[in-house]
Amino acid sequence: MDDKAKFFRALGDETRLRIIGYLLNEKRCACEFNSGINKDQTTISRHLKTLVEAGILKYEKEGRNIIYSIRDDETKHLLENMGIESVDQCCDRRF
Amino acid sequence: MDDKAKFFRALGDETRLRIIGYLLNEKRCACEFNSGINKDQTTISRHLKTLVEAGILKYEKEGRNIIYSIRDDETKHLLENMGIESVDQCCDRRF
DNA sequence: TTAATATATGCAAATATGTGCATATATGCA
DNA sequence: TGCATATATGCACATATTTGCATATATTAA
Repeated sequence: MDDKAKFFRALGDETRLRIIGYLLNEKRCACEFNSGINKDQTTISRHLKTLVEAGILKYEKEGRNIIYSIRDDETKHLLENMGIESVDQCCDRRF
Repeated sequence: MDDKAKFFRALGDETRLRIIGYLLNEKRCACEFNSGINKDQTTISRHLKTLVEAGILKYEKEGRNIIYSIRDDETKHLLENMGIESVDQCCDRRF
């Protein structure tokens, strides 16, 4: 699919918008979303994958955790310009 | 559905992005897209409807034509900031 | 090594989306 | 009025998406 369409399509889901909101101001371990989002862990895992494949998120491994964050500053600013709001009180803080 | 998700979802289709590109710099009659987009007239009609319902386009009737355009300047600038490019040579010019 | 925690993948089911054909409606023109 | 043009809707079908359960993999801790 066209990259731009793929990018926007990834944004076209409430759960993924919420994940992005949680990540706009800080990186987070995937496990943190389990308490903040009322969806199965496997579903959240797949949404995170979708966002990475769309070029919106990146991740780094840290032990057995995987830390997700907005891909880069340009993307972050773009998301903010598009009216996606950060949600700073997420879920568990585990670390 | 959440309005923002709906907005982005509407952008998540190549054909709709193309329609938006055609409309970024000028309003156009729906009939103009028939030659520029290799899809059935009814399919294009439905894409236009989707874009209106997502708050991206508006339309005005003019005789038996329906003229579509970007909803407002704010939306236009937003779309441009998001990297959607105008395609100025579209299809037929009928009027 | 074994157990626990974190994350991802295979599969199946439900729902949504994109598409075109046939057709309906609306408007303008002869 | 009758015909052509412009647009939209009903329907059916193919494909895509979202979801959770069961399970697999990876890593850390005991």
